[in-house]
Amino acid sequence: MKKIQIKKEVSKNFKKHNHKLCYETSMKAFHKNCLEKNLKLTPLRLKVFELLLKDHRPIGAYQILDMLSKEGFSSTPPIAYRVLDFLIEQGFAHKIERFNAFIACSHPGSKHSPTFMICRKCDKVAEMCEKDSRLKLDKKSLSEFQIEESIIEIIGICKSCNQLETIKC
Amino acid sequence: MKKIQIKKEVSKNFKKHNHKLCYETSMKAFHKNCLEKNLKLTPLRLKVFELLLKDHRPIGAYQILDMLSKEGFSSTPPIAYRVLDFLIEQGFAHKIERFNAFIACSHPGSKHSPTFMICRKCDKVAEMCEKDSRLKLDKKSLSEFQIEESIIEIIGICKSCNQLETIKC
DNA sequence: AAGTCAATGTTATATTATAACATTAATTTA
DNA sequence: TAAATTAATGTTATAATATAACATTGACTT
Ligand SMILES: [Zn+2]
Ligand SMILES: [Zn+2]
Ligand SMILES: [Zn+2]
Ligand SMILES: [Zn+2]
Repeated sequence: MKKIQIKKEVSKNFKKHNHKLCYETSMKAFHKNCLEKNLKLTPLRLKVFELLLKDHRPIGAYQILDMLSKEGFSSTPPIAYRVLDFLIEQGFAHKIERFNAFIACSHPGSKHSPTFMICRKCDKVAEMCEKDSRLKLDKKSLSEFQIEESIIEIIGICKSCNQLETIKC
Repeated sequence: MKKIQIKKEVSKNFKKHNHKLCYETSMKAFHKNCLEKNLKLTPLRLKVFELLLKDHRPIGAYQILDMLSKEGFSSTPPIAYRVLDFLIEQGFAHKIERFNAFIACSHPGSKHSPTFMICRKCDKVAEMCEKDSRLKLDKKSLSEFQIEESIIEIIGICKSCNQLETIKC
């Protein structure tokens, strides 16, 4: 089996890229992880994950419900929230608090607290791993607070949108 | 006029401290800033700020509405949200995205994006200034994304709650 | 085949937030 | 000062997000 090599650059999410490959890689990882952890990969779960993978933009629970309904799935709120809970719990998706919306994880397989870059022009989101984003607290704070989880969402403008703006002017 | 000296330690929010002084200092800063910036400090705005200052715990818009109603203010949702918008816009309050709740700012006077430590036991929140909390992004990311604002919320357990837990065991 | 449990389905309702327009109070201008 | 303007508050209605509680289904065990 040929090993697929993808460039692990976070900012690719904002640019034109081979999203089909991007999608397939994530989907494969999802299948693999479910298999390994003996998690049931039901049609509903698969469909929701598929929706989350569409285009690096977070989507709301009610958007998901709309799309589920169009595809013939049941679509009352708990349907979406339960699957989202499952995906988040298992490290396959994240909630973007800023937008009350959800996105597929870029490093699936275990619970973690990544940093998100959110472009306010194109609404795309990139997930950074620990290596690329570190929160440095002073010693005193560290000693006084036991960190369990962190929400880090950076809002700004991605390079693609920035360049478009520059060209326009 | 005697200058009041307060210890600028963020973690004080989690501990027993002279909250009366804490409260009065914030309230004074609020008055001073409104005066300087020529902002109208109306009874409603004052009351909401007062509520936000109560105990270092974020409160929801509908909690605020309840309290306003008890004090004889009008209390339909826009009343709360408008005042909160004003306070946030002017740098006197922040929204804690994790809880959809609001808290008085610890360094009032200008818009900023602080880091919050949120204790999941006692629900108290401490706001850290830039000096005590820095987000370090790698060069590549910095060059590809123009940061405008950040949401940083750390969830964990404060020292006070942690000690209580240890004693119990 | 009966029992168990996880997943999904369903109904109802809670919580958070905004849109749109009306009234009042403060400030500015004539 | 009276009229005009604007900022703040009041009001009604509704949108958007999320959960509680219970029913049904289907897979897996025993
Ligand atoms: Zn992609
Ligand atoms: Zn962009
Ligand atoms: Zn205090
Ligand atoms: Zn605590």
